Amino acid sequence: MQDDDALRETFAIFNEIGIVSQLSRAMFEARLPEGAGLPHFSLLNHLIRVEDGRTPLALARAFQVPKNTMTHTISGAVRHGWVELRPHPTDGRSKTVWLTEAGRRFRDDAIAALAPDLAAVIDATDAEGRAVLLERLTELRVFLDGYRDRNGSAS
Amino acid sequence: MQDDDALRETFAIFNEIGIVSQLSRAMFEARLPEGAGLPHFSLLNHLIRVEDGRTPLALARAFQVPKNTMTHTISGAVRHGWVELRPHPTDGRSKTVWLTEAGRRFRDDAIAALAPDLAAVIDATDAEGRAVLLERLTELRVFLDGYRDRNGSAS
DNA sequence: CTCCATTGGTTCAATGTCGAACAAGATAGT
DNA sequence: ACTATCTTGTTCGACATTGAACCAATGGAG
Repeated sequence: MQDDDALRETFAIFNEIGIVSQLSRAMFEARLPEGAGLPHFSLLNHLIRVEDGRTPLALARAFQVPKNTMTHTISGAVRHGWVELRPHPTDGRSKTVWLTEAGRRFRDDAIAALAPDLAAVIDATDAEGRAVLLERLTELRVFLDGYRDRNGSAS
Repeated sequence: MQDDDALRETFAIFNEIGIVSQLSRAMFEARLPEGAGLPHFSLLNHLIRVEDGRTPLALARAFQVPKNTMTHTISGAVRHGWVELRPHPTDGRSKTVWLTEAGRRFRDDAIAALAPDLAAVIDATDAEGRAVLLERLTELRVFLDGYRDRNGSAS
């Protein structure tokens, strides 16, 4: 009985997460220029925050996404001129991903375009609520990530 | 400065939500039989929990999804024999969605197949954390839903 | 009754995501 | 050096999701 309630509650959590994921993605993409998706923005943002010159596989791992998905995202970013690929200096199989000037500009513009929506979310929530939400979400993400490896395949 | 931190934190929240959505979806779909996706399960589950005989549009609204997406999900469920469509009694444009016996069986089996994974999540978290997580997520979902209507289109 | 805007649903094209299979370079064991 | 295996990345096919355009039935204005 109590067990059943916990199952229902947990399922409801994943349900809400799915819906929020959908809605927030739509909200962000509505602010990005034509042809730009959230994956592209996330990629550029990561390359600025962390470092240039990563390999596609390292990026795929950072985003918890299969490597073919990263291939697809990068090829789109290349097509738009936001990043460029250069051969890996020591490993002939691999490549490295580098930001272009246009990529930096796109990312800065996108940050500015997204800020009002984020500010609206901040207005509508309280600081402590956000902190605990992020904490619980991270806990859940870490668990699921390990759980997947425990029961299944690698990236 | 503090504003900037809040922006970063909020963005991180949406980031984690996206990843958890991905991971949980993959976890669930790995337990469902070949050809069955999470949308189909959610649909059948909703039809059992709430009521049979809903129209596709009502279902689309319930899932916060455009109506063509619901068309696609329903047609898949029909193809697998889990639901059937009947004409709407009073509105010639509309249809109604009804569970079949196979649909009920599929849903019951899926619940049983998913329970161990949910139980693992329950084991790895504490009850109070789950409650507050669900609460904050719901708050966020409600806000985003209203925010979308305020700035944009209907379903 | 006749128009015509509205509503419910489908179709089409575009994009994102992912598993499986593949090609090519790197690496370890012999 | 040679071969078997592993790693990196791409290609291909499948499905989910969505906006836009479209069709058919409804229902109100005149």
